[in-house]
Order: sequence, then structure tokens, then C-alpha cells
Amino acid sequence: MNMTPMIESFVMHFGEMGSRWGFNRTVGQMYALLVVCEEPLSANEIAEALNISRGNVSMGLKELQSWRLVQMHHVPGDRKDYFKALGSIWDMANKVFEQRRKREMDPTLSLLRDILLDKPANEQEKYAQSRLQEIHDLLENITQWSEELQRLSPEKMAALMKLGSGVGKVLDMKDKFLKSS
Amino acid sequence: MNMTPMIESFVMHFGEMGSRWGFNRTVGQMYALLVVCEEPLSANEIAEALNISRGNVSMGLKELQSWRLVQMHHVPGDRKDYFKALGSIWDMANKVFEQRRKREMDPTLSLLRDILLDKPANEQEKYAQSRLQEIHDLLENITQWSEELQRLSPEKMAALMKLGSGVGKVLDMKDKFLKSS
DNA sequence: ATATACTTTCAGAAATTACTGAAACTTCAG
DNA sequence: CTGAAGTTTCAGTAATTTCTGAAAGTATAT
Repeated sequence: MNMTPMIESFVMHFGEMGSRWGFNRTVGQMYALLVVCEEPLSANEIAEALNISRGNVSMGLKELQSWRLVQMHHVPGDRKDYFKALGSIWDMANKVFEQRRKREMDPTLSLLRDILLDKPANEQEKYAQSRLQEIHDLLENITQWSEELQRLSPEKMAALMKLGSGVGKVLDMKDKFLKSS
Repeated sequence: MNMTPMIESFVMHFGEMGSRWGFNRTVGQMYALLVVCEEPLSANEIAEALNISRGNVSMGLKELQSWRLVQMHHVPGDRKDYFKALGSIWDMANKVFEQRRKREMDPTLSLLRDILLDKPANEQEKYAQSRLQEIHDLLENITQWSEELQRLSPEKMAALMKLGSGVGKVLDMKDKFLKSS
């Protein structure tokens, strides 16, 4: 597995971005490589192509598998494990969103719920709770929304995407529609 | 400025989350503190409350100001600068989304555009480009969407949020509406 | 001008996070 | 059962990121 310059530039870039998207550099590179390669790759091929240690590849693949972004493949008559990116790009985006929601919102939401159950002890806490309530409501809304979006069929998702700058219009439409019925 | 246990637990948690949300721990703590405090705080008060260095506070405030999440305040007859969280919670979420979009999607989008302008040199690159095209389209859609959402008025935003699990229904409605007109 | 009260900068220390590679483990064919 | 071919783990090291604090900078009142 040797990468053409085009593929290499993408793989390296994806590695850099990886850290911003919630996985580390090498995991990002590994995933990028598997996405652009049509045929499955063995762990050794990955390590070689990316020039990283075999152990690191093993851990990275484990992580990608736990996120269901990558699938193991067995080639008959070969003892090696082969790996391939799983699902459509939209699936992968979904997975990333889901992971991030779990790590970035759920813990905060649960802390906020706890705090909001307490009685405010003074004026300062009273004000604080009112702000926390706002944050809580917002996070809960975003969570619900993203769960809803995930449940949407790919076709509906595509329709929603295509709506693009028409979201506002649809809201208006909804009002009209409700009134007229 | 001494924090009650309730406030402290939120501030500390927000600090931990901060790193996941794109700013570092102390910046997260500082912002959390300013959000729950009704009256503006001076840089020294912040440093003292959070037990971090004065220099760090200065850098953090600079960052928060550059994101327009925090506003400087001058109290007449006092030479100190005072700081206060700016805008509604929704504004702040918007800022965070915008920042992240800039850091997490724009660079990738621009790289992908460049790569997709090149002619594929072989079958391997042909396949790679088809996957990259998918990623490109998805990112472009998400970008457009989020820009659209940002442009929406707070009221429409609220309406959209309240829609919650009704997104699917609105899509159906849109079809019906289009047909009937 | 100078003292004072405050803010900012930045080199280096500390803390965190990621990576390596050798050793332990697993699996399977003969 | 043994050894070959493969995988995983994890202690130690490397790289990166964050934080400190002392020094330099700025503004104002007198």
C-alpha cells in the first residue's frame, strides 16, 4: 500500500483535523486511509503506509471498531485481519456526532440536572440557577434535535439538506398550513 | 468573589468540558464563572476565585473577548477592568458553533476542493476522489445549514427547536403543501 | 516627570496526551 | 504439543499543550 501524493495529502490533513474532531492524529490518518482505499488493508499495511508503530495501529483500529466506523474482514486462506471503512459518509458523520454528543453534552446535562434540583441558598445562587436552567434547556433541545435527525431516513435527511436556505420558509409554511387546516 | 459549592462544581465541570468544546480548561472555568455571576468581575477577582495565575487570566480574557463571549466594563472612578459574559446562552452556543466550524470544517473543505480539481491519475485515485466528493458535499451541506441557522431570528430558532420530533412531519407537510398549491 | 495601579507578554516549567516497541498473548496448522 | 504467524498490551519516552510568574508595558493622577 503506497499512497499517491493526492491520497497522502488527504490522509495527512485528516490526521491533523482528527484531533479537532475527537480522535487523535494517527486514528484520523488510519480512518482516512481506509475511506479512500477500495480494498481492505491489513494492520501491517496500514502501519507501513502511515509509518507508525504496529502497536499504535492496533489500538487505533480497536477504537475505530468500537465506534463502528471500521469493519474487520477475513480473507479465506489468509490468517491476517483486514480492515475497511464501514458505511456511507453520512453514517460516519452520524457516528462522529453521536460520539461527540456523548462526550461533550451528556455529562454536562447530567450535572446541570443535579444542580438544578438543589434549592438556591442565596441571591447569587438564584441568579446562577436561572442561567444554568437556560443552558440546560438549550442542551436538551440540541440533544433531542440531533437524536431526531439521526432517526431520519437518509432520503428525508437529503431532503432536509437540500432545503438549505429554505428552513425559514418552511417554518412560515408550517404556520400557514396549520392555520388553513 | 468566593464561590458557593454549587457554583464551584459547575465552574470546575465546565473547565473539564472546555477542552472538549474547543477552549482550554482555565478559559472554560473563567467563562463559566462569568456566566453565573450577575455582577462583572475584575481580572484579579477571577484569578483569585479560580486560583490560577494572573497572566493566564489575562490571556484567557483576551481569547474570550476575541470570541465576543465576554465584554469589558469600566466602572467610573475605578481603574480596573471588569468583565461580564455577553449575550444570551443561545448567542454563546452560536459563537461556539461558528468557531468550531471555522476550525474543524473550513480547512478540510478547502483542501477537498483543491484535491477534487486534480485529474485522477489511476483507478485508485478515481475511487478516492469519489469518496472525497461525498465528504465534500456533506461538509458543504452542513456548513450551509449552520450558516442558515445562524441567520435565523431567535424567535424562528425557538420555533424550530420546539418542533423537536416534528422535523419529519414538517417535511411531509412541505410535500403536501407543494402539491396542493 | 514620577509614582501608582493595573495589564500584557513570553520563556520556561508542569501537566497532559500520544506513540513506540518489546514482551505477552492468541490462534491455528501440522 | 509445538512453532509460526499474527495481535494486543503497556511501561516508558516523546511531543504537545497549558500554566506560571517575573519583567516589560500602559495609563492616569498629581
